[in-house]
Amino acid sequence: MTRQRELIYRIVTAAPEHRTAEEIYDLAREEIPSLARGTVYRNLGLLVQAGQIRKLEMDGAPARYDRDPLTHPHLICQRCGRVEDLTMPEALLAPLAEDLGEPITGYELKLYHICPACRG
Amino acid sequence: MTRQRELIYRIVTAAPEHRTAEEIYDLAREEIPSLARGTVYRNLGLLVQAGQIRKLEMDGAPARYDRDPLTHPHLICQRCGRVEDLTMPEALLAPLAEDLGEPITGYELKLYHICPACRG
DNA sequence: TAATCAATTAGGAATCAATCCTAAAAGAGG
DNA sequence: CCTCTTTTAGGATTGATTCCTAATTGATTA
Repeated sequence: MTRQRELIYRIVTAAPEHRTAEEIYDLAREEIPSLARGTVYRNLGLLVQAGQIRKLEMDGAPARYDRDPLTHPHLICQRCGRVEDLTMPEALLAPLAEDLGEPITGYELKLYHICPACRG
Repeated sequence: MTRQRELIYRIVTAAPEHRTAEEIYDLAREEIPSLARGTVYRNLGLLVQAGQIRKLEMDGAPARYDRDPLTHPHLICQRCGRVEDLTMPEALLAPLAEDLGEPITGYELKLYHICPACRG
């Protein structure tokens, strides 16, 4: 485990923020100024593959990273892009999956709103 | 309404397929060979804005376009990317939105599976 | 039908997040 | 400290999408 990967992991998991790779890159360079962008992307990918964090694709905006690797819905501000985690009663989704008669390998539920800060 | 936009609209709405801009571009050029890629993107954007079709962002793959502009969940094959429309009992989602005490402006639910064709 | 003005097009350049490449540097294990 | 493997920095590249511009088309009114 290199210094770089540890730092990147720490930044993603330290706060509930769902940061973009660029934001993580900026924060990480405060500690390792020589850090390369490619290193951030590669390590984020590895951490996702290892199931330690989660990648959230963002509809026409850079992806964000979630410290919680478990599947759960997100509440997303349409204006500023801020993401909040939601806890989903699994029971809610189960009936839908059953109706399909198809094995579901995963899901992604995004709810959109305008966050209090953006409502002004 | 130009020939180009009409053609693009026709291609998206004629079939239940959820095609990418590139696929639409290829199909459209069978009828208007001089059609430019930029024209496809611009018109798709305008049709989305007009609420006539819907854009589906695809997690690390080119976006796809849905002839049904109304919000509904999608069933997506993880291997080949094929998309199927689902009909969502609105009742299922309502309780979630209520719990938030926040006005929800929209949602996006994607269910993932391996489609029969890819299962082989 | 012609004149006019706005909207749209083709074509290509530019953007931007993300990936890939390579030689150099750092971890891990003995 | 030696060797071998992994990882890094830095920059080039990719690929979907957007943007730019001059030329064309469409719609409207005369």
